[in-house]
Amino acid sequence: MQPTPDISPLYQALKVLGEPNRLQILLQLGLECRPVTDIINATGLPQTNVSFHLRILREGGFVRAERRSSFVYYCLDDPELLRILHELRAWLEGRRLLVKTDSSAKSCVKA
Amino acid sequence: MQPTPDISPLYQALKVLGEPNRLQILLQLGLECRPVTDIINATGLPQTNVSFHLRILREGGFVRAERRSSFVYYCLDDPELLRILHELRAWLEGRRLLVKTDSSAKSCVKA
DNA sequence: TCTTAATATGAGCCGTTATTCATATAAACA
DNA sequence: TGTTTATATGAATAACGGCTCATATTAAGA
Repeated sequence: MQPTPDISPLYQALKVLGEPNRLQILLQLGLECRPVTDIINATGLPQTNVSFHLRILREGGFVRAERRSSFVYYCLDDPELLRILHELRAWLEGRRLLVKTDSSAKSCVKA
Repeated sequence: MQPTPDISPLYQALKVLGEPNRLQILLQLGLECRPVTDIINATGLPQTNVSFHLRILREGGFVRAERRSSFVYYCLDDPELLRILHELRAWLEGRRLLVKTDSSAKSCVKA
């Protein structure tokens, strides 16, 4: 078995990303900075809920906040994250197609 | 804001991976097929708990199970997953170092 | 300064999920 | 067949995490 050197940071990150509203906020944000109001409108989530998730994303280092007069703009902290997420998504999509057509996957468990 | 076409598969995957014991099992497994007993020993988790998480990993399509006489071997279903996880880990590690030294991150929230 | 708009925060409720216990199944072997 | 080993499963419980309510904070504008 592989020795596993400190999976904690990886796990923490996956936990933050593995929540539908947070993931939606992150992906909808894309590469642009947006005020919280925009995020509220785009997601349809209640203000207090958006604030809740933005905090978790912020503390996880995924987004950063910038106050501009009365608005607080949120931005992706590093576009690289989007790249990795899209890579994962592409991988999932690819194998979803496989599973549909390739029946060999089922025969994997043998008697 | 970005339109977000069906984040559900991505979210489901991240949710499965965002649990410490499952992540540990997956990473320790690495590229080799191992019987459940090995996984139990390697993780130190109770048998019934390992079985529980293996089921979730299996149903998520991350691992597959092969019975070989009295043992059931589990294997990563696609090594590509490891690559993506290591990429994410490397990214996290890289920015962790940044945050320690780069104080500009804090000044991002302005008055 | 009073009011309004934008955002954040703390507490409690509630649903989901991990864990555990007891037990079931399945294979090997005496 | 009876026993032991390997693994899975269902039910009950416990822990965690998301949601919401009420309220706080901050800035702008009248």
